[in-house]
Amino acid sequence: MQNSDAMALSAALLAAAGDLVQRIHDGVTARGFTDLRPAHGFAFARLAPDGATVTDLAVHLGVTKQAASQLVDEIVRKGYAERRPHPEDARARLIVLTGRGRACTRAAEEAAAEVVGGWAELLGEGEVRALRERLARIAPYGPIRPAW
Amino acid sequence: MQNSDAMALSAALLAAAGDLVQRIHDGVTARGFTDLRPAHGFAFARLAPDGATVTDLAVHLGVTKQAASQLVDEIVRKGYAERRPHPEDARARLIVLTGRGRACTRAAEEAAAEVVGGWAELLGEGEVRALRERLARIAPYGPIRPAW
DNA sequence: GGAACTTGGTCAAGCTGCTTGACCATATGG
DNA sequence: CCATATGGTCAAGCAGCTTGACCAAGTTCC
Repeated sequence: MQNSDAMALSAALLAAAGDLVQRIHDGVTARGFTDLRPAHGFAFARLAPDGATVTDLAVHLGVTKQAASQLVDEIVRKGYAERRPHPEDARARLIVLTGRGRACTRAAEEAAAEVVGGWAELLGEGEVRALRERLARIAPYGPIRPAW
Repeated sequence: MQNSDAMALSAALLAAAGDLVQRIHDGVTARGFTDLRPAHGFAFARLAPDGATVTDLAVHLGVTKQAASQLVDEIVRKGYAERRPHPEDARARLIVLTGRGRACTRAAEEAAAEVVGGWAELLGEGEVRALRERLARIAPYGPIRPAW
């Protein structure tokens, strides 16, 4: 394995990831959610199942809780989420998606499915499935939000 | 192809990319280049072959030329590159890596080779090669610098 | 040749998303 | 219950980027 091969693979991986994020973001925008940035999508992914606290979100995103709190301010102000009292801890607040937030999450899933569907046409479904398995084995605990 | 499958593949791809960047950066730091961030690596990749102008670099990184110029200021100040008069255009300056800059580039290549070598142990060399080919087909013109 | 326009680069000012630091309210454990 | 830990916010500052203005050198066209 030459160093140049490693660099070629690295470049291909980063190009694919960058392209994916860009296309999903474009798809979300095209579906009418024009006031969001890709970073919000990473937050929605954590909030979607059952909501989360600001601190949970901060850990998930790899930022301080102050930064996470600001991001929550923004998506609350834009109507994608709301702060509720936490059912088990009076200090905490549970951040949950609104209907609009869930609709946006579905839009992101549709956009992702479109992109991946395009890959399936290029490579075939089996190859795409194999790609997913191999990537999952490479970085099972990789950061959700990239570090650069 | 379910939407959830597309999301799983997307998450795996982003996790792998984030993990890769983090590990390369750690490897570069461990080799003694402690005053750089991952973004600098993307610039070095463009400068390494024959140098580049500030405008070239800006296009490559997807930022304004003012931002690229600031980044060049920084790597020049830290001794990784220097500005030379452009041999064919008196308006332009050719930014070229210094010896230290080339040494850092080699360190990044070594670090990348280490990470990819780890993948080869997990998946086998053939699988890694297949991964590279498929990723290259997915996003042959993907952005060098991701958009989020 | 020279006027009009384009292109490479920098200077300056401003914004945004993040950080650190301080602080309050509630939980938790001796 | 008192001491400490934890969830959250407010405030100030910083780093990296943007827009806008400008100059020097190249290019086009008469």
